[in-house]
Amino acid sequence: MTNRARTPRPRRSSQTRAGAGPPKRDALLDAAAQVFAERGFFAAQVAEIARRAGLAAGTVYLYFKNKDDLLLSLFNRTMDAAIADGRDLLTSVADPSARLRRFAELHLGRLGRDQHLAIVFQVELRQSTKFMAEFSATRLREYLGLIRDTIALGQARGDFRTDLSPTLAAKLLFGALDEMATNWILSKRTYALEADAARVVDVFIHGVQRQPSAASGVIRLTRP
Amino acid sequence: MTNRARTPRPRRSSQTRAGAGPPKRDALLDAAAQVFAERGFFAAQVAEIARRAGLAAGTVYLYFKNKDDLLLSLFNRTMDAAIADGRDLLTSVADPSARLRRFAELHLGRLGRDQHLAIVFQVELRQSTKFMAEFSATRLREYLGLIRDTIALGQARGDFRTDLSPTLAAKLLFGALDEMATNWILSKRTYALEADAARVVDVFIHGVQRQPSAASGVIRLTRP
Amino acid sequence: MTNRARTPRPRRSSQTRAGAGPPKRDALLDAAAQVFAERGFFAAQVAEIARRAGLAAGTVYLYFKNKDDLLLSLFNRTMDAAIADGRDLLTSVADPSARLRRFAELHLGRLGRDQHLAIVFQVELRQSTKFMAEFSATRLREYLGLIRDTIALGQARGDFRTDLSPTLAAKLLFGALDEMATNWILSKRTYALEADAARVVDVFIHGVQRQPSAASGVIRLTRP
Amino acid sequence: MTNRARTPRPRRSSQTRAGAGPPKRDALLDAAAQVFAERGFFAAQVAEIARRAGLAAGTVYLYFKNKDDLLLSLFNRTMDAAIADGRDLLTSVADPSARLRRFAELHLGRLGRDQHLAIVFQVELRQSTKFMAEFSATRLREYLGLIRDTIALGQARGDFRTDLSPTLAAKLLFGALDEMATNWILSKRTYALEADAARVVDVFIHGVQRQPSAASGVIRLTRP
DNA sequence: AATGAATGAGCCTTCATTCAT
DNA sequence: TATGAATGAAGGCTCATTCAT
Repeated sequence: MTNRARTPRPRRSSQTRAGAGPPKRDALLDAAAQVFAERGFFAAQVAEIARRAGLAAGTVYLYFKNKDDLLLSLFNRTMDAAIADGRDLLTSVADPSARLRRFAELHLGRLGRDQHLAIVFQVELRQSTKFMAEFSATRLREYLGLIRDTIALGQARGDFRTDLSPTLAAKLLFGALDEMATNWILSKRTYALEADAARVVDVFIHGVQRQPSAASGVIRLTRP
Repeated sequence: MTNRARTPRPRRSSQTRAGAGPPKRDALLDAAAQVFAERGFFAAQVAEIARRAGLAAGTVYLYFKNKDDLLLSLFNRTMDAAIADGRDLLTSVADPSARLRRFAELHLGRLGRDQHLAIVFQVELRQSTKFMAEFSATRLREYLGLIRDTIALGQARGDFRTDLSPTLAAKLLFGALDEMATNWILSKRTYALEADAARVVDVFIHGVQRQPSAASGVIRLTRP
Repeated sequence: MTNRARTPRPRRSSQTRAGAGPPKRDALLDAAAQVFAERGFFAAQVAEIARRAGLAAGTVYLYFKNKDDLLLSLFNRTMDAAIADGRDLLTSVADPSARLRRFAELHLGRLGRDQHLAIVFQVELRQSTKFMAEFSATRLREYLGLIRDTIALGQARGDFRTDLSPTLAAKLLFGALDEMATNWILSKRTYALEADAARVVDVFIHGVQRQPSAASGVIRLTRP
Repeated sequence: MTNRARTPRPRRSSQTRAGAGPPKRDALLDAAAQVFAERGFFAAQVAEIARRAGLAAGTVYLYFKNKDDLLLSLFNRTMDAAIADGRDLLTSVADPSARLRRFAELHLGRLGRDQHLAIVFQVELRQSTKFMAEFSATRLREYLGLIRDTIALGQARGDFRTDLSPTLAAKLLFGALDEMATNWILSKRTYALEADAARVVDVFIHGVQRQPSAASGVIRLTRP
């Protein structure tokens, strides 16, 4: 699915940041993240990206259809990894609340660790409705789906209120995390973004929790 | 603060959409919203905006410093109105929860009513860190301040948990509402955006509410 | 019909070379003829054409759609004049043979007088089947039509053989003249091109003449 | 003269279209004719030509100096064959008129049989003065020389008028045939090109014939 | 205040050609 | 011989902005 021009798709072993494709392709994506973050997508020059990757300008077009495709592919490479990480939680963390907390930590941790990537995701990727529609239609939907399913699981288990659409709740959580990331970038990144995860999820869990009264406590005790 | 070149600032009576300044200036801003929404900020041509306002290209520069200023001024005109509306709530709605609910309704209602404006706010305004830094530094900070103060009031009154930073809680609510707006745009606006307000605020209020004591539990029990 | 972008079509008074349109448009076409002839269409740079016309590069695009349109418009401007000249002959020269002779003189005279134009017409205009199809479909067909009609007139008057299609004969004459022009260019223009006109038409007339025997001579005598 | 890089010139046995050189070289020329005709010389990609010949892009440069050389070599290969065919007529057809007729048939027959070749010769080869000068200086001069000599022979034998330069007459005939070929291409090749040969030569012979004496008149009368 | 013709900086992309294998 | 990944030069075109009227 990751858009790739002319180069045969390599067998993908793990979804770590720079190990997902041919080395030159990955080097170009890394360089693109840097330059997009520093100059902005429009001001970024393809030739500059190539130079930072140690390649000639024309080489970019052996791996990517055009400049847009560079941004799109950066999104895809990152989302592939994020979704893979998210899927891992499905099996490794059974409790819905704990899973959401971990999900949020991974989300903000990923962005907080790579400031270039964070800028690209929080700013540059929102260039146009065209881009956004493309993004949200595929990978982002899948990513949100992981949150939604966890919420639905919490509802099924009786942990979460059932008078809420899991889709709406998922968007709500995502939107809150997204805002934390954007604010962090605009604050010049003077604090640890990942720490926001716990705070946000805490409010969210409270908000979606089933009657946290004594009565509800009893109910939960009956269901480990 | 609204950036205006050469034109004297009119005494602002009401903050309705097109009645805030000289008629040609407002016509240009209205046209800009349309064209930015339809084509995107970069693809939008200044000459096209002028044409839709029934003016010549050069005339734009009698009212605005440059193309950026057009977007910036559109933001400011809208935020002036939004902040004024928000301030009204400070006196008209005393209960923090009710005020937040009303705030959210106004927020999503405003965007849901004007799709061009919604696209400009949810997409075009996020083009660059430059824009975003400029926005969040002024009007947006003020706007978030209204939410933050209401939350702080709720904490002071004992309605809301005090183990949360009001600033963080305000961003969380704003982020959640923002995501609703963005999703609505990408969904091609097939449903009423404003209806999301109640749902989001409901979760939020639950989330920030003071530890459900027995009393509150009782109250809630009486209200299924 | 002459393709013109954005600029209102001026009332056309005469069809002389550089007086057919707005002065800047004509200056650009004159400059284009020079540069196309000197460098060839592909190697010619739009900026160089603009510079020679004393204008900025962008100005070209106020008068022409693109680089192709520059070549196309040069063709059209010249053909407009050539066709107008040809039409004048319809009334000013009654005798078919004499008219063909005059037509050929005008044709080669026009090219022989303007070497840049000659190169553009004999070489640059033959760039591609796309161009050629476009040319021959419109103005060139009209131009050939003038020759064809004169030949048909000669046939009707009994001067020319009637066992020949006037269309084929017209193409034959045009092809012969065309070859003279091309050869002249490749010879570095060391002789007077116009002088070839009489020689070519002489052979052509002999070739299409009705029985040039005594008998046919009698016939012609009966028709002044 | 055929420009060949690194490949030893093979002893040329016959001049048929694809049997003149090393098989891969010929395959590349055949592919070049196709691609040049379909896309035009400039739009044609060397890699596409190689692909159609079943070879890699780099291999083209083992057989040809550059892209120009591909076009030039195509011209030379074809002209070698055409000149060889023309030379055969010198011995096989003694009568100048008959020889010219046969020459024209071969000329148009060759183009009429291979539409790709026709487009290359009538359109792509006329791209630039550089190409044209190169062509007309060598093979084309030789080809025209065959016509010119035949006309001179006719003059010497008393068949043709002697008040005409054989060179001019040769160009005239060539130009007329050339125009037939070009028209045929632009007409989308809906009729048999070769049939034009007889018609054109008929007019030409009439045109260059010695003053129709009584005798020739008689001869003609006997041959309607 | 308004016009709109003119300006000119700026860059993505193509593709012929090379060369290490 | 043959390959094909890599190179890198080169320019058409757009459009925000200016300014003479």
